[in-house]
Amino acid sequence: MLQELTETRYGKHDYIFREGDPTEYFHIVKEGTVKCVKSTPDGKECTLKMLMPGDLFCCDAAAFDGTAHPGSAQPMGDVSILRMKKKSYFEMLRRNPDAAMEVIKYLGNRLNEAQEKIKDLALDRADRRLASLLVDLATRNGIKDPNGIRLTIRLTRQDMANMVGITTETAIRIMSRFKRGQLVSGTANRLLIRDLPGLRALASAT
Amino acid sequence: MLQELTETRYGKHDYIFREGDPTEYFHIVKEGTVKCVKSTPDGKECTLKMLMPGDLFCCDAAAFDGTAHPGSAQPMGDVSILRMKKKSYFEMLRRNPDAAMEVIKYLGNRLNEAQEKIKDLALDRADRRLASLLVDLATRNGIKDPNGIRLTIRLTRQDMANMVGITTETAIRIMSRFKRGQLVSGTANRLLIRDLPGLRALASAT
DNA sequence: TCAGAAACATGATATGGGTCATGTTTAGTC
DNA sequence: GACTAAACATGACCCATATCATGTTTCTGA
Repeated sequence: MLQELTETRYGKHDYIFREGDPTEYFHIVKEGTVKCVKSTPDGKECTLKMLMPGDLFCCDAAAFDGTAHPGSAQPMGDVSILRMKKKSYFEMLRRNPDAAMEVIKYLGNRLNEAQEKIKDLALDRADRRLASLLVDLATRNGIKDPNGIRLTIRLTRQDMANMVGITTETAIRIMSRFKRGQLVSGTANRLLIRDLPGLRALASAT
Repeated sequence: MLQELTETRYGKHDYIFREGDPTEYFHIVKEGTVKCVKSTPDGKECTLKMLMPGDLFCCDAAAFDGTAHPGSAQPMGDVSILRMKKKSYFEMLRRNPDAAMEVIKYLGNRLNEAQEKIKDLALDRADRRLASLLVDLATRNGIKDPNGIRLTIRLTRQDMANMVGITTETAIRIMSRFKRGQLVSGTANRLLIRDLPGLRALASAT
């Protein structure tokens, strides 16, 4: 079974697959960060999810009927991806109920996350959404640093904008505000969360 | 196995479960329409999904670890719901790989839908989102009528607003515009889609 | 290391949609 | 059939965010 997994490496400017491509493989992130992106014909993009090592992206159910990928997957830097032919994956799941249960749990969690995001987009203001993104990243991919928490992934204001459904300019403006308020500092390569509680408060203010 | 399914009926003003309730059961819609709702402390609501007969709402992965329901489920009218203790459901899936595969597919589709909605909320304008909601409902729950397509579920402007992430007033205004443009007519109890292609065009204009 | 490209920054202006207010119509219900 | 509440309607006003424009700083790669 395991020999049916092949490993592939991708660099920053590659696509792992593009929106519209046929779905032949089932994927797992082995190393690095991958973003799931959807875009409109006129070039606007929205980032659905950052996938970290261990994440599956059978992501899209598309993998399970004949349909095309509903979004594209691109590396945020150098990444290593494991993949398996859809068919083998199917068989593996059918033979292995525990694995199937794991996938069900995983998909359920992903669905939950997505629904939470829907709620935020529908009901929350931009600065709250951004604050809550930063809190999230800090707690999940942050490392302690003398002045706060350093984010381990490189994240430009544009990336943030795409993740919370605002324009790059707005993201920059809000980040400038956060910076003035001593909540954060630095830019993409060295983004520092200086006041996590402060951000958290902002994220969940009534 | 089937004897572990119990049927319950609910009326318009009941809750099947509320946000925060413990997740003891796995549910299926047998008859009627159920809406999945999330809300903010200050009373704003957003409708994640209309569940129709056959839909599962194990909806939330929550059902699978000990967590509480991340949203509430309320009937849109009289409904009949089948439910099963989580534990039995688990066992059933573990014993029945085909059922597990079905659930995986179902969850995958739900995730896809959710992600599509995220994209729309992030990148689309209110009138397009509303138009596309109407197209969707018309094609899925519409019946032919001399002057167009009649929607089978009762849907107020407020319901629509909650479904596409706008306020009731805005929904009313946009619907008035659609009405003036001969795209739709009628209100909640007798909502008529008069020009499906027109709406469709509006929904996917560049 | 130096040039070109990203990324960040900020102002001016426009606008979609929210908010509040008030009124009319429609639909349940006793 | 009348009464009450829900649903629909519309105006006035405001504000958050988009858009466009221009400039500076910081990377990055040949």
